Amino acid sequence: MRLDDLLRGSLHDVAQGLLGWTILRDGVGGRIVEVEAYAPDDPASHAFRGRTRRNGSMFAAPGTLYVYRSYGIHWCANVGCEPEGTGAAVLLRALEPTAGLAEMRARRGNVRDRDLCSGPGKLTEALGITAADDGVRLGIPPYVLEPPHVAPDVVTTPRVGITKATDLPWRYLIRGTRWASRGPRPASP
DNA sequence: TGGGCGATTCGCT
DNA sequence: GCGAATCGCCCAC
Repeated sequence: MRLDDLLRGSLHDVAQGLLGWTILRDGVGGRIVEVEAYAPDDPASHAFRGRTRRNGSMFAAPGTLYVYRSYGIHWCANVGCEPEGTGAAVLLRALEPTAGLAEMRARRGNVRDRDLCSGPGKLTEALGITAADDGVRLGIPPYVLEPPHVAPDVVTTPRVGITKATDLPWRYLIRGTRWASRGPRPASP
């Protein structure tokens, strides 16, 4: 599967389809194990109230990175999806670190390896993603995405940390992963 | 034009 | 388990 083909799919297909892919920024990164989908008509989405200065890159071409400041402290990274111009996006929530571990440890400070990328704010810090990456296109340097050899089993749960549309089961994880963020864990196999 | 709040994380209890 | 840190957006005044 090529990245462009994956990104051509609908929001939830892209969200689930991103699981197992390896995302690298300047060679540092890992396997995507947890994501959440945010739809255009979704009250929990930043795109719900239309385009603003902050969320402009949500409305760009599929595969565009939308990076925003969370709680004034952390950066969170989303992948823009089809249909282009609607604000549909997938939030990257956790990675299994596979490349550039030393770099990630240096950026993340004194944390256990399983906490290097186990959260949306953690993985951006580990990969060095900041506002400067907002609007950047995935799949071209410094961002490389590698597909999984085998599509992973997917577990679905409600999304984490939001106050609106909390019932929608739009969080997707690789079944059995130990690299997910806090919050509801996937059911045991 | 300003107060409240959020797709979070970490340290201390 | 709870609360602080901290900034831009949103909506009400």
